[in-house]
This record gives sequence, structure tokens and C-alpha cells, in this order.
Amino acid sequence: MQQEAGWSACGSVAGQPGCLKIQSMNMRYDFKEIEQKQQHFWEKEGLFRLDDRKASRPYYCLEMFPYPSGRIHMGHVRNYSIGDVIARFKRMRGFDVLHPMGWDAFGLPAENAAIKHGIHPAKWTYENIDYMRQQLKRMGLSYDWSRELATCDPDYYRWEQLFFIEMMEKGLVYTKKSRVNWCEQCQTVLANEQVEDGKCWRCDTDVQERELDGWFFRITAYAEELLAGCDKLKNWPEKVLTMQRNWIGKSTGAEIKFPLKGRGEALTVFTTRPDTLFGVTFMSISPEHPMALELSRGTGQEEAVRDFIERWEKTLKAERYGETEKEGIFTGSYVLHPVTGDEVPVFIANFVLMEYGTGAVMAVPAHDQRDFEFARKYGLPIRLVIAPRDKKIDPDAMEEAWEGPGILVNSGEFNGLDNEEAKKAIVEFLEQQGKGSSKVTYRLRDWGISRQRYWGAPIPVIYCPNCGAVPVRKEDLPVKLPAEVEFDPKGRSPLPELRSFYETTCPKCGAAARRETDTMDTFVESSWYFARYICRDDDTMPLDRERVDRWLPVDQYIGGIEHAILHLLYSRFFTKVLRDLGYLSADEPFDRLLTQGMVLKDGAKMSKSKGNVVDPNTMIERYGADTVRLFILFAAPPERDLEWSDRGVEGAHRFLLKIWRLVTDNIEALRKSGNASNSGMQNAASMHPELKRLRQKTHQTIAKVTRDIEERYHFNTAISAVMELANELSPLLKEDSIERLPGEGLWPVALEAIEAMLLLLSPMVPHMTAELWKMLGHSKPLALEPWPEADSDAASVETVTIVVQIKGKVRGRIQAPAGASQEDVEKLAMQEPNVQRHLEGKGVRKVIYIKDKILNIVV
RNA sequence: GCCGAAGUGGCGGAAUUGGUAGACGCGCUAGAUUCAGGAUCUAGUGGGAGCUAUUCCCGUGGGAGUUCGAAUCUCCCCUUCGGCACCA
Repeated sequence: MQQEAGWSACGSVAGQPGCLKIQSMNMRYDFKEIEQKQQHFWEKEGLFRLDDRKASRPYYCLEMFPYPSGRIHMGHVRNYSIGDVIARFKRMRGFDVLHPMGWDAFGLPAENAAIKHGIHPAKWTYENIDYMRQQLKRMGLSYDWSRELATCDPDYYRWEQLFFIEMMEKGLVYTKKSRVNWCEQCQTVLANEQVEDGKCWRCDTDVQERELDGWFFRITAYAEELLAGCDKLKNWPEKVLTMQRNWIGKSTGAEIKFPLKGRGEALTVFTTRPDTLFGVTFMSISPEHPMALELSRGTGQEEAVRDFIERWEKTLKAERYGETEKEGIFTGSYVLHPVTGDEVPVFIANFVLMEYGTGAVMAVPAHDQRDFEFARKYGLPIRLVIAPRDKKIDPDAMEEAWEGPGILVNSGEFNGLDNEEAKKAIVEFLEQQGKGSSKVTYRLRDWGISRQRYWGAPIPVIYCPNCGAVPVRKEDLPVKLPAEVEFDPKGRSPLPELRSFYETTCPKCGAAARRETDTMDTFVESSWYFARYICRDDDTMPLDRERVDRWLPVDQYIGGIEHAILHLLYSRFFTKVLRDLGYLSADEPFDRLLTQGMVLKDGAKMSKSKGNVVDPNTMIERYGADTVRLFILFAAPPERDLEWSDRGVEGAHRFLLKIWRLVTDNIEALRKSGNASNSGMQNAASMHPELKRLRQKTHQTIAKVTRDIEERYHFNTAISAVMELANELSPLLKEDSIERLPGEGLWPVALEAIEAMLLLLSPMVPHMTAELWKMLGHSKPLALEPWPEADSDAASVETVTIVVQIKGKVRGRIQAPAGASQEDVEKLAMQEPNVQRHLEGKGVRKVIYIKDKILNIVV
């Protein structure tokens, strides 16, 4: 299918940068052959297949599964390279690693492709999957492919439909008519989380509002738990947690009732500042407030209010909020202040949101900047009730609201209270009077999951004229998405026109009924796939609790920051729902989260429109998967953005060539030494100092790489440590060194260094290291070898360099035996001419000695 | 406006607990090899000064401070990126 052309580029174009396949004396580094051979071997042996039931040390390593858009991009390469290092490393550390891969296969692009090119979404999707699977395999990723899943498979979404029905039974799903975000381009509803700056997250179209019936997941029922859970996610980036906390947006305050003058009803407001109750001089309600128009009836303001609301409704959502000027109109009605009984005019104001709180706000212009601006514009009174402690405010001369703390004034019996205490006191007072109560509000809205599109999981509901919305019977699941459909060029879903699909009978009463033709938001599928991998082979139930509990939460989850809210919040919610439905025990889906940075080119995110896309295929073809993996891991630590550099890739390739030659050029001697086993290693005392130094470096490197991978995921420094070891080793294997150093002493030490390098690099550069490992005579595959242990004796040094400072400035370096006493070091330091010079004629006031590191003399 | 992350050579980045700033790589310079280019190997590579020495000064966005010692800690400021944002 796609992109076959241009695949056989390397080798043919002489002088092209990157054609670095250099003939070494003995063996060429033919990465293509090596990589294919190793991949074939891994697959044949089932090296990465996991029997989850037999695992004694479970470790679940997971990367966010891709949308099968057609081909992988560098972001995928980075994501999966990082994940693969962790998976391979943990495997070598003795863990039973679950490392699956699958496809987030429902979604709009498939449907749009169908409309544009006349290919069925299913065909388009599965062909893309086939191609991308082959691309991932070409990268040498250690997945257990037997667990592969695609969310558009009825065997997957049938379970989701089951969850939906069970959530309905629990009251966690409901339907309502509501004002929703509508994208005309995508012809569908968007969740709040999918609207960015009033625009569609996918296509950037201005979002409109529509009144529509839709299904909602009651995520707000878990708002408090989702928020509290953030504090327990110790291994998540602070950034992601902050974003989630902001999104949930908890605020604590009070609801207060203001009786409407001349009516029985009251207007209820939500406020976080009940302490400013006596400063209320007017009320502001949203233009969407159900009483907005009603309040103006018979007041003479009715027409003006109607005009205002109509004008407001025509404004696009994107333009409505932000830095627009505050505007409003008097409704003609008044409420009565719950304590003073004063008459307070009610205004409609363009900045009051219906979705938040009660859609009505008590306005305190002295202590809220928005109310202040509004009051100034419409000449409304400003009443100061919080007096700051350290300055005097003249209410008539105020230029902005005072939003800080202070002492209550003009507040009747509450005068003199600290404003924080007053919050409690006033709420208590209102509660006693039945005029208000404390209240917690969240910004989080329920998750609208209905989508008016075809390529998604059908919502398992039937509308009966007698019984209303009735869930499909569980034994009738799955509700399969029909394959034979005609696509509308504008993108409207074909399902509402497809009689064979929507015509059905009521599961309750048997009457003729209509099936729901909306499909579920694709984020529903990605909210639980990580659990399904665990029992992918079980077609009798969605989740086998015993198996799932063994593996969840995922030990390490890796993906892009762009999912900080959407996918990660939904998955957390779904995990809690599945727990409450009895499917699993975990409270949270992901224990550790690593959010990798973007891959940039020329300082910008790669995109077709900018023309700065680097295609993974081209790179893998030219340099090999090992090189591409190595570069992408070496160029930056994982959480940071990474600047793609063709030169850098060549550097990575050169390093691999160097390792290749280090082994193949000396293969005879190394093999011989390997056969002789450890007996060849001389004891430390008699070892040549250069060899002793190499051994030290080898073991120091093992320790450093282990720390860098295990504790910090800083693969860049891990790789540079191995490079240092290679730099130390390679001069010793030059002809003159080999002659100079005693051969029977050299080779065992060199072999030890080389084997350490291969083991340490193997999670990052799995193919070449495995090939060389075999070449050295090992019969066990490298991927199954245990991770090396650093020998701390071998790594320790006998002499150390101690920096001598005078008043904090470096004035000399001395060699001293490790662990030397301060006295001895001082004596040595005093012999240094440069140190003597700087001490001349000055009295020593103080000496600070940090063992084996620094001697600082203060004069 | 609020919240978060970051700012280190020509570039990507390192410095793990306050202890030699610039590891490693890229690039660059010189030399070796080569018909040449490429590749490879060797040496050098923060800036400046200089009695050329195991030398001195400056240097981690800017300014102050704590400390024997600060890229690292504290305060103020600047810049960049990301998120939220008329949330009452």
C-alpha cells in the first residue's frame, strides 16, 4: 500500500550523508540484515510473550496506544523507544513484564477518509493497522503481540456496551437535553474537554451551541475522589496533576437565597465570599438563566431585556468570553437582601456563566473586580465591607476592587471580624435562618459521550414509545455497527437513515421501537483498554478480576502531555467506575506516569504544513532501528522536547559502528578469552594499572547506567556513560597497546568491559548488541540475560584527586590515597607551590575538608 | 490575572545531597591517511588576559542575599514555553 516507493534508498546513492555502512576489516555492520534476523528470532522464540498467570514478579509497562492514522511519526518512535527501554530493562532485572500494544481504532479520520476516497472506514483502519504494525515491528519493540487489540472490534466494544448498561443501572449514565458544543465541520458534539479556546480540538473550527439530547457519564459524582486522588499520585508529573486539579476546579463557598421582591420565589447564588454579603449592591444573572426574561415581565424592561438576550445568543462562544467588555441590562426586578432586607436590583450580565454555580451571582463591587467594573459602568453603588489592615480605602476614590483580606466593616453584628472567620460566621448565621448553606462547587461537568457519527461504538439503548429509553438486553450484545452503509458527503452519520439498524422492538414491552443511532465518544474505548490487555484471550467476560488485580495499576505509563486532561482524567474516572461495578480493585489506573516531550525540527513541532516532518521509515532505512532508537534516547531526557538533528543521528550511528568494530576486530582474542572464563582475570594487586583503571571504569559505568535508567529514566546520561567506557577501552585495543600490555591480562578485562557495554546498551540498542553477544559465543539470547551487577570493590579507586581551594577558589589539585585524613591532605596541599604562593603572608582562619573531594583553606 | 515548567559554550545537553561548571555528542580548527571528496584516526575547542605556569580574571537570564563554597538555597526582576481563565 502506501509509501513503498523510496524504500530501497540506502547504498545506492553514493556520497549521501548517512550512507555510513563502512567496510571494516572483517565484518560489515549490516544493520538491516542484523535487525531482520534478530526480530525474526524474537518472534519465532516468542521471547516477549508473557503468561500473566505464571508471573511471580509482575511489572506492567504501557505506552499510550496509537490511533491508526496511516503511519507512525517521530512522536510514536520516541514514545515507544522509551517504553521499550523500560520494558527490556525490567525484564533483565528479573520482572515478568507485561508489555502490550493495540489500536485506538475508532474515530473521525477513518470516516472522513471513507467520504473522501470511498474506502470503508473498517478497511481503511485495518489496512493502516497492518502497515503500522509492521512499522512497529521494524523498530524491534519487545511487545507481546498476542495481546494486540483494536477497539473497533466488536469483541472489544461489546464489553464497553455492557459497562454502559451496568452504569445505567447504577445511575452513572443519564440522558438529557442540553446546550452542547457542536462542531459543524465534524458534524458532531464535543465534550467540554474537547473544546480549546472555543474551537474544536481536532479541526479548529469555531464551536457552536446546540440544544441536543445526549448521554452523559456522571463523572461529577467522582469529582471529589478524582481531586483527592491527585495527592496520592506521587509518581505523576506535578504539571499533569495541576492541570487535572484546575480542570476539576473545586471551590468552597456558600449558596445564599435572595427572596424576590413581590414574589414567593428566591434567587439562589453561589459565592466563595460570603464574608462580603453586606457589600452586595446588585445581582448579576446569566443571560441563559431560566428566569432572565421572566424577571423583566411587566417592568417596562421586557423588550430591552429580550433584545439583549437575543444579541447575546447570536455571539459565538469563542467571542463571548475572554477580554470582552462587561455589559448588562437591568431586569426591572429586585431581590431583598437576606440580612438587611434592602432592595437590590437584578441585572443580566454578559460575564455570568450559566454552567457554573447557579448562574446567578451576588455582586460586591468593592471586593470583586468584575462587579467593580460593572458598577462603574452602570453607576451602581460601591459599599466597602472589608477594610485591609495596612491601608485605608476610600470607596468613592477606589480604582480597583480590594480582593485581599481584612476586617469586616459596615456589616452589622459581624463588624470587626477577620474576613476568614466571617465566612464561617455568616454562613452559620444564614444556615440558622434557613437562608443559605455552605456549598462546594466544581468546574468539572458531566462527560457527554454521544457522537452523531458512524465510526464508533453504538450506544446500547432502544427508545420505546411506551417505556422510554431502555437498555439493550445484555444477552443481545454486542450491538454491532452495521458494515453496509452509504456515506453522506457532508459527514452526517448514515445510521439514522438505516432502517435495518434502527428498527427494532422494545426489550421490555415488545413494541416497535427505535434504536439509538449515536455512537460513543472514542475516549470511552481508551479509558479501559489497559485493563483488557490483561485478559485479552477471555471471550466470556470483559475483565477477569483475579488476573486484572494482579497487574493493575499499570506500573509505568508513558505518553504525550497532550493527554494530560482528556484521556488521563477519563481513564481515572473509568477505573473508579469499574471498581464500583466490581470488575477490579484498583483505585487508580496508572501508578507512574512519564510524559515525554515533543519531537521538534528547527524549533517547531513537526507538521505537514510546516514541511519539517522527518519520516521514521526513511531514517530506519538509512541508519537502522538501533541508530534511530539510540539517537532519540540520547538527544534529550525523555520529558523534555527533543530537537531532531540529522547530524546527531549520524553521531549515534558512528558510535554503534565503533562498538561493532571494537568487537568484530578483536573477535578471535575475545572469544578465546571468553572460553578461558574468569580464570584469566588476574587479581587486583598484580594487575597492570591501565587495566585496573579499565575495570574500575567498567564497574563504575554499570553502577551509573543502572541508576540512570532505574531511578531517573535519564537514558541520555546512561548512553554517555557507556560512550565514556568505550572511549576508555578503545585506545587499549590499538596495536601498540596490545603489544605493550600483557595479552593474557588484557583480554579478560577487555571482554568484561565489552560484555558490560553490550548488556547496558541492550535495552536501547537491542539488535546489534544481541548479534555481538551471540558472536562472542553466548548461546542464551541477550534479552534473557540478567542485568549486570556492579562490583563495588572493582569500581573503587585507591587514589583520588582532591581539589585545593583557597577562599573558595581552586588553586591546585593533589593526588591522595582514598579516605585520607584531613591532616595528611593538608600536608600534601602545603607542598603545592601554587598553594604556598596564595597562602604567603596570610593567616589560616579555617579549613574545611570534604573527604576525597575538597580542601578549602580560608585565610 | 492565576498555576506549572524552564533559562548553562556555536548547538543538543551534563553536573544525582550546596563541593573541580561545561561530562557525552554535534559542529568547528589543525594534523595523519587519501588522486580528491567522504569516511577513519590523533590533538585542540567557554570568553579574556598573560611574567606561557600545576598562572590570573570573568563566566550558568539580570540584581541582591545566605555560605568557607551557589547553576543548585532565599528574595526581587526579566524572558520563553505550557495549562487554566469574566469559575462569582
